[in-house]
Amino acid sequence: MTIQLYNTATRSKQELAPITPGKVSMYVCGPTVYDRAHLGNARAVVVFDMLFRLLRHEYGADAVTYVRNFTDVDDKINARAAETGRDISDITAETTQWFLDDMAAIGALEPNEMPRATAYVPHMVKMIETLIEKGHAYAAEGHVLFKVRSYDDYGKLSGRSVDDMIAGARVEVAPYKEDPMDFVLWKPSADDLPGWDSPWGRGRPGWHIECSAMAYELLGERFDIHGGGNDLTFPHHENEIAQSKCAGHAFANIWMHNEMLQVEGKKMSKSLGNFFTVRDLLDQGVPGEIIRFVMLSTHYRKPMDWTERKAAEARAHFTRWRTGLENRAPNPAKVDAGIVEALSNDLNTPLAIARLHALWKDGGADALDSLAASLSILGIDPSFPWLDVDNEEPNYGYGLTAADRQNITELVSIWTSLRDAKNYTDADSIRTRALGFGLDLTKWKLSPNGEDSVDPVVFSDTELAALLEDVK
RNA sequence: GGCGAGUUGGCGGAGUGGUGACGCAGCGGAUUGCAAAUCCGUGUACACGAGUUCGAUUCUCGUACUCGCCUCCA
Repeated sequence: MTIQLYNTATRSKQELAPITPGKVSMYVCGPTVYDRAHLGNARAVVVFDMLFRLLRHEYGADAVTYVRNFTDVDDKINARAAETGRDISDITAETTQWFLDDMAAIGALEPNEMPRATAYVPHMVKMIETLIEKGHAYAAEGHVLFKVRSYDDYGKLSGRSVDDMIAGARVEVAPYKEDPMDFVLWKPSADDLPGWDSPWGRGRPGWHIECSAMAYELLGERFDIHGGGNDLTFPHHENEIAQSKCAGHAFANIWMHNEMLQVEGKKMSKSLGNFFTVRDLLDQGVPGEIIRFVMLSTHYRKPMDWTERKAAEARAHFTRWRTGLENRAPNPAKVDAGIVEALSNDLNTPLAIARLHALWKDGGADALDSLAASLSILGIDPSFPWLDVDNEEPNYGYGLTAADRQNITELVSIWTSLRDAKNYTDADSIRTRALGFGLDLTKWKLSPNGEDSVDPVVFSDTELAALLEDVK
């Protein structure tokens, strides 16, 4: 199966033809570690995790090298340290672990290499020296700047011309810059901030050079795929290309970018109050697998909207599928060919999900085995171990407390066993009484987390507790 | 202003130059103490205008609208 991937650099799909036959190398820009990963970070991680899994499936688990960095030196980190009074290394260590935990929760495999920028400063310095030697960079007032005009293809990836960008006039004009578009490779550091000795004095690297240097050290001067969110296309990736090419590297063959995430139709932002992290959702009782499945339900090159409704739909699918998938260990050999084909066509995950539904509808033993295996390659455990646990958690959006939820669950359970025992008289009297204070047990049983499961009508907690007491 | 992406049925969301993917919801039916679940059936959707074509939702051009980036946010 050949894999087709959309290459931002050529604005077209192309066949993945590994540089080293049978082996694939990919680099994806990782997080700056100063806070919890938000849902947008998660999307990029899920997208490239999906690619990683597909490549491992096609080429073999040992044939794929996936590098994703941690940026652990950055002004935002410094700022966070200053406002909290905490040590920078504490912040970065803690945040790094958070990231790994949260990404594991949404089913992301760990990359083969996860370099931290601070461990590669000497390599960055070396690369900067090379750029100066070749006339693509210059030192000025403790800074080193990349000479954008020295690279003819600057702007090619993002489709911009240097002149247009200057016309935008949003570039920082600093006295030490020869040209307003030049960007920083190295900048001086105050004594109380992280810094490294260099030929240009004590300082720290610019953001862009980190990725160029780490990709080179870990993957060599040429590799197959470079990924990231499309907000990184400019300037970050443009600058990476300029640095690496000018240092004499061929760099990445294919550039992949995922589109941005929105929440309930709007850009996720703190000011709109719809900004939340992966951990927020997990804490609200949304399992990582549901987050992942919702992410996969939109193609990675389209804007994706996170909504509670989608999460509820995903949960309903899992709940249904689980009934047919118990005791079916995923066997990689049984992954549905249609799903591999869909994924191989530029990661068409929505089409792959459609195939999951088709397998479920088929319902035969082979189809169900295939469903289990196919869910597994999508990064979802087909035994859904979290579904039961999660039903104990408060649902989101309907204002039920954990205590209410537990009481209702208990009451429903009693009511159900009466019905099972054909004791309809008592069962109906419980139902009627519950209805009397605003609680419809039949609706509750419908789907505890579904949008229509419980009327948003307020019911009486005290009467619920009293009823429960009476029937016990 | 520059660059880019997008506009598909009530909602979500694929795809294709010529028989209405798929999911959710809805509707009809089967089944079932009632209900749910399950199963079967059910829908003349492709922003607008022109062009190319025997034929366009699918290609080309234009218009409108939406969104993103151009601020070291994935």
